Amino acid sequence: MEITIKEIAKLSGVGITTVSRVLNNSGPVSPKTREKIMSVISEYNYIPNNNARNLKSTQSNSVALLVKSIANPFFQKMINVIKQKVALRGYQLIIQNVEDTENEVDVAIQETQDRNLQGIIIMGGSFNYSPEKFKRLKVPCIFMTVSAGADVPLENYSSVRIDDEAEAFKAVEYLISLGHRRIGFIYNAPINIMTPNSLRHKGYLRALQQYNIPYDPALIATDFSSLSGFDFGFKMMKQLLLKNKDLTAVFAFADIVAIGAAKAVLSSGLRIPEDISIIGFDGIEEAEFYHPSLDTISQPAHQMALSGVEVLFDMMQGGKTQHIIYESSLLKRGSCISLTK
Amino acid sequence: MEITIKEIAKLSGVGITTVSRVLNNSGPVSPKTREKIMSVISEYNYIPNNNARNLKSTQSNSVALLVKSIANPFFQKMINVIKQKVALRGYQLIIQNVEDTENEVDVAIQETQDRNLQGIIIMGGSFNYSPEKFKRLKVPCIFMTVSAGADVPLENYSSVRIDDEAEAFKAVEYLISLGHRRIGFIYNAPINIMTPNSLRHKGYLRALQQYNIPYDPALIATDFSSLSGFDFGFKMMKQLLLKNKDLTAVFAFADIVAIGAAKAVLSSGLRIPEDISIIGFDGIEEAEFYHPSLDTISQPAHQMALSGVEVLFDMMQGGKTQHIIYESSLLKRGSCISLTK
DNA sequence: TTGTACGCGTTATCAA
DNA sequence: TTGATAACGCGTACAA
Repeated sequence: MEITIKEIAKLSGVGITTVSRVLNNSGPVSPKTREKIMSVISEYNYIPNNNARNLKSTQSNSVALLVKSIANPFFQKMINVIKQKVALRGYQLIIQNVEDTENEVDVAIQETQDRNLQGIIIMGGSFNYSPEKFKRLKVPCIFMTVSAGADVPLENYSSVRIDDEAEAFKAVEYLISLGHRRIGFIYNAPINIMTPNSLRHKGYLRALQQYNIPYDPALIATDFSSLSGFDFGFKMMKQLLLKNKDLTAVFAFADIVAIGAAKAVLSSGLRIPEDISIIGFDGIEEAEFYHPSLDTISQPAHQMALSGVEVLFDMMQGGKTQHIIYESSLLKRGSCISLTK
Repeated sequence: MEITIKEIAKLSGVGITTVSRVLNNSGPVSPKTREKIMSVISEYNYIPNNNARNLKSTQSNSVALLVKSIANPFFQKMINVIKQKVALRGYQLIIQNVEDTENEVDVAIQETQDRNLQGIIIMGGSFNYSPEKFKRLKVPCIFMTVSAGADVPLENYSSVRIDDEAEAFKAVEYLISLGHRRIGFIYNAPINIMTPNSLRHKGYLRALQQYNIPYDPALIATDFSSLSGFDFGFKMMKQLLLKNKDLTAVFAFADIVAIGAAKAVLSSGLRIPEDISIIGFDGIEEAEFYHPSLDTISQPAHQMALSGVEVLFDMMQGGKTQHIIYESSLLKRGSCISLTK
């Protein structure tokens, strides 16, 4: 067992309270005693026990960021900004990955209790959460990239995201405007759960419909797993190329996947964009530094992160919940070509 | 304040002890009482308070993985394996990012106290830790990708890594064997601290020396920040190209950086490998899916992760510390060309 | 300016 | 099979 505050007190020849005051800068302590105590603390390498601290439920200045799949490069962009901004406000940010099998809100509730959190940011996930659970979450909570779904009242949380359906529509519309008609779509989404990815699927379908392009299942590549890496994009693209000799363009639901797809195209000896046009989604660096740089629907990650922090702290000071939807920008970098000129 | 075990006990008409037994499956409880208690627990959404639990320092089956820069794709490869293997052994894995400004061992000590950890894996960082701190770390600890440095006795910790110096040597030797003489090197490392990156630098220098190639500072691109992204590789490569008209090959200290460098080459209208050969380090997917796929020194991430977990659990069962150094493999994917044929 | 004593929610010991 | 009760380490009224 480690050394405790009690022993530090004894060794310093003072009471527990005084040591506690020194540790927390609460209450007055004479410079001499403070110095004495500090020296004993560092001599014995005393470290306060956080469990005992939290048990007394003193308000700790911490905010948690719960991320579903923290490895996602797009999330990383936002995380970096959030980190800075939260620190600037004098709060500690606890970043924690949430496993696929875990429920974000459950984790939030547990962590709130354990660490006396003042606020929670949830990044990623799907659009369906149970309203009952929200009732048990006693601190302000903001969702990034998704909403909590139709069942949860908007007054119970905030959200910052984009309109995935509309943005996907925009991507496909762009390809159509370039004269493409045989447009492949690579995506992946769990069945029956609304996620950003399933919305992007809808956007693809609506664009086809609106421009009277017949829907062809052979143009859709998916496998109902939850893969979304380079590998996945590569395999799906190989499939599409095999099945559709007349394919001229592909929309991938994420940049990572678009890169895998691009590799499949290039390694087949085809060219981008001369033979196949490719557009991705998210706006991560990987796509920019690919060669050729890939067109994409770029989410305003920086702006979204800023707003997220702002709204959360506003809520923490008693402000109302907000639901912000940003617009993405279509970045044309040359991986899509016009068929009509 | 949330509902407590005391209230659950009262509501169930039993004592606290009995509730505790149900929660932890410790000690005997009649099926009827158990059922009753369970129903009360779920009705009131009772969640045990971890702080109070840990305060009693019951052995919790958890192991922590502390990562310096968790976004690193190479680390992600290992993390995924570690996650699985630790779970397989019935332990909970707590993954936590360590900020640049934090000391891994400090975090380890604090977390051990807070969460009753049984073991610690530290990933990334540098080669210099203070021996005194290790004395205060009371649980088995293993370093991955680095050692704790010369000052810490080998009996105090384990490590799994590669010989960065020798592997970097191998990369440069390969380029030399292909006939290259004007070989650029892109890297970044804090001054005066031994890190895997600074060792790679040494490997580069030794290879030149051994093959009697004059050292030319103009061939080194670095900026003494701690950048290591696409951007960094891009900028450094631009510099190299500008300063060295006769450059034929480049060794980048990380694949990410190699990709940035590749982009600089390709976007300058030069070809890989015809005009410039490029080789990276790490063996991440990003380099494989780049076009052209980039040659690299590939670390056996999977194997390293497996060994890491194995050694840690061995230590936890009283086994001795181990220091394993793996060999990397040189992956030739076509981004380096021979000048001699 | 300093110290004493209580309680936070839980587990472990021991007696019933 | 159960239940009191003493810790665990700390913060904080309250008293000095």
